[in-house]
Amino acid sequence: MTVVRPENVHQARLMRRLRDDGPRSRAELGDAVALSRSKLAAEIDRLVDRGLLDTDGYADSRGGRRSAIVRVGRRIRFAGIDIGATSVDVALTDGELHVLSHRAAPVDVRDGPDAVIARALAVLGELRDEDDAPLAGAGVGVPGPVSFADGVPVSPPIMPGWNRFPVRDTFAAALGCPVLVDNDVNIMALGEKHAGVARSVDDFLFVKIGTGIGCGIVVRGEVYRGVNGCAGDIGHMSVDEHGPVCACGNIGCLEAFFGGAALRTQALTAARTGRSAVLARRLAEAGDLSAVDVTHAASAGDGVAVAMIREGGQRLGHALAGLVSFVNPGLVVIGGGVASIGHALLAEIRGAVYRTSLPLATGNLPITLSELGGRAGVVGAVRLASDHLYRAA
Amino acid sequence: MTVVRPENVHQARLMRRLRDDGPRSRAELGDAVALSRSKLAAEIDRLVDRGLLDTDGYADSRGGRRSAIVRVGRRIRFAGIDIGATSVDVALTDGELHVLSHRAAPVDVRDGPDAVIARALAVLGELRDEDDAPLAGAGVGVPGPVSFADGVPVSPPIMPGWNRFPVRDTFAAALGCPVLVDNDVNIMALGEKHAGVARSVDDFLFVKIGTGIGCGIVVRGEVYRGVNGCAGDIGHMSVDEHGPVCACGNIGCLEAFFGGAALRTQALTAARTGRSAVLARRLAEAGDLSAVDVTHAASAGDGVAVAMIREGGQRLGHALAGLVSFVNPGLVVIGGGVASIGHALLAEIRGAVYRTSLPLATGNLPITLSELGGRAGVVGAVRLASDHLYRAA
DNA sequence: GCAGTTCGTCCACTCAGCGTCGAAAGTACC
DNA sequence: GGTACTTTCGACGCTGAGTGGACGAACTGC
Repeated sequence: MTVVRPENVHQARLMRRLRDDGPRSRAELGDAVALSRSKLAAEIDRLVDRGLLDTDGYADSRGGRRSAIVRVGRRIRFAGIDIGATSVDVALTDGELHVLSHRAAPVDVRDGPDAVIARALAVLGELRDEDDAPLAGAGVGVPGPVSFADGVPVSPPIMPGWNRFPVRDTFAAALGCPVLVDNDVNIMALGEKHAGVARSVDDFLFVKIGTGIGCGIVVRGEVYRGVNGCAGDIGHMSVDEHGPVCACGNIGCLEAFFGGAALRTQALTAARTGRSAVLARRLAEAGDLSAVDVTHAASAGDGVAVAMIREGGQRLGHALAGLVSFVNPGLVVIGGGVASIGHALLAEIRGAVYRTSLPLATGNLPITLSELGGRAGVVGAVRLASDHLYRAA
Repeated sequence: MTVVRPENVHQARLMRRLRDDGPRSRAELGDAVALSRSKLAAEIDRLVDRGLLDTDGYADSRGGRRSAIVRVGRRIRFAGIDIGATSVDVALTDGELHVLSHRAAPVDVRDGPDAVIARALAVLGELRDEDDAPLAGAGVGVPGPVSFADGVPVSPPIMPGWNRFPVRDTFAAALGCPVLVDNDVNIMALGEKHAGVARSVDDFLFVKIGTGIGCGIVVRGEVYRGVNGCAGDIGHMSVDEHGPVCACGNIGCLEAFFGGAALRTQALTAARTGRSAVLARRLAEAGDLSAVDVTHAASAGDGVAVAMIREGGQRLGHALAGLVSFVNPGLVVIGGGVASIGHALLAEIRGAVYRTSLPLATGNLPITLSELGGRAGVVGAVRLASDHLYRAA
């Protein structure tokens, strides 16, 4: 596994700039970075020699001789793997992180790491069959706390058998390239930072509402992971001390009110007690209910479903209001599966946050839906991998 | 105002190292930093020439020729000014941030910036009368949100007349040196990071319980201020949606339950209704009550006072539990005036946090009292100033 | 076709930083 | 007290990275 990396910080900066801005002429690059022409030329030559950059024709003249265009190496590939509770998303991108192919496959994390990783590798193998370029790096997201330095999950509540399983090393051995492993919420946040709504924001919160509820924290442009890698775990914040008992043993956890699992439970109750005719019908048809059914029922005007989303949005908004006062972020992004409920949910969250948070903190605070949706995870994963590669060795 | 600063990053590193570690021999410095002897000697010489370093005799021999000791310039002075709601603390330190003199004076921030700043400058003037060295920098803490870049308070709730008042520029003009202004909680956190319990911790929370309640957030060794400078404002997080109405208009704010103002109100009620004989007696003597009286009453075994502290500690602990899960810090420090209640309060907070937070986040999480106590603010302020000075120009 | 502009390479020059050498200043042992 | 060894530190020559100017190549506009 010989990895070709930039040799110094200048080369690394050039790589990152070309990744984020796309192909540029040497002259434009020279305008943007503070390097003498000779030095810039020397570094670019070295990067081209090592296969990290390619030339790509000539730019339009700016009044004189045309300048040669350089771009990130054409044969650089990154893999993004987003392991969720019930599915795995795999994407293959070029060196500029454009998604070349993307495929999702159903899995159950409870089947254990061997089965899930084998499945992910198989899907990635299918994508790579159409492409002979070698992998330069891969990013992996898993639905639980991760020790980022070790590349292993630590005490993940919904992933039996994964505790301290060498996820990074297993992928690295199979792929023959550097692999980075992070929490799925963190990589989604990174995805939105790279190519979504948070592109130009350095401090923001990404709230994922899926089976559970989590929060990615981006501070000074970088994901903050906490000392044990479990920062952002807001699913078990207590939002009502008189609330229901949560699976974690505490009382009134956010996840006991909202999130995929809670919505499903509430929907089943509403269907069985007959309070919601729409949900009861759906249950009879499908034999089970999920958060998506609640979404559909709400769209269809079912009062019970609408109330569930309202109540959940308010609870979440209430918790978020405290966090907004605490973090004073420049943006809050709502993503994850349940976020597809969309604007009805957003309205509730906004209402609660704007009403309750400190005016100074909310004065200029956008609260928006994820722009990348289901792609946020894999995009963040490849960004993680490329940040690692495009760094001085 | 010609400021002498390190010329490059190497000089800046040497200054910070000598500030934090105290005087060192050139040889020891050479072992610690990765510079060739010639370069190290050249940089040290230049720093001595510019008055930033002084020589200070010779170290004990390590087997051969004795090495010359260098230390931070003897004539470097920093001023730390911690403006509180009811008093101002001023300290004068040397270049290693050792407190040379420290004085507190009663003020009322509501008297407005002109009066308070004049008072602070007068006290600092007294301290400087005994010392003819020029000021190299000053740090100022104010009890409210601050735009750090501008050096002005922004919408401070308890400081009428201070909004966007040019605090930094006023001090800088009067003192003739660079001045940095920050929130008082942030500088206390910085103080604990520099010379208190958080010395070796990079990610921690500092909770100040004074008239109000605030939290300093230190991330990757640096104070995090948020996009508007109001990060850490936890006083108005809602901890009980059925609680009392707070002065801010919301319901069940933390400050409505705990903190100096809330304790005073509760103590007055307890005294007047006769529920607490101890507090009633104290009220009759002094004509008023404060949080300190509650502390004394609790120490004297007054049941009502003990219950107040218990309840408050539990409320605060409950809120902190959520933040601990969210931030996953390496340490939580409790400071500020009410913290003098000490271990009784600490026990309640610990109980709530350890019971409610995520086990992974609390597994190795110390929760301790501030080590510097009343000095945390001024120490943090001078640290802020010195971080600014000991940086490459 | 020519003047003017822009781009890229070549090259001489500068200078920061490194390693070596030797003197200075110690210690340890006889 | 003398000798051998160790450590520190300034001086000095060397190296190599980087700079900036010069020049040729490539292009536009008149």
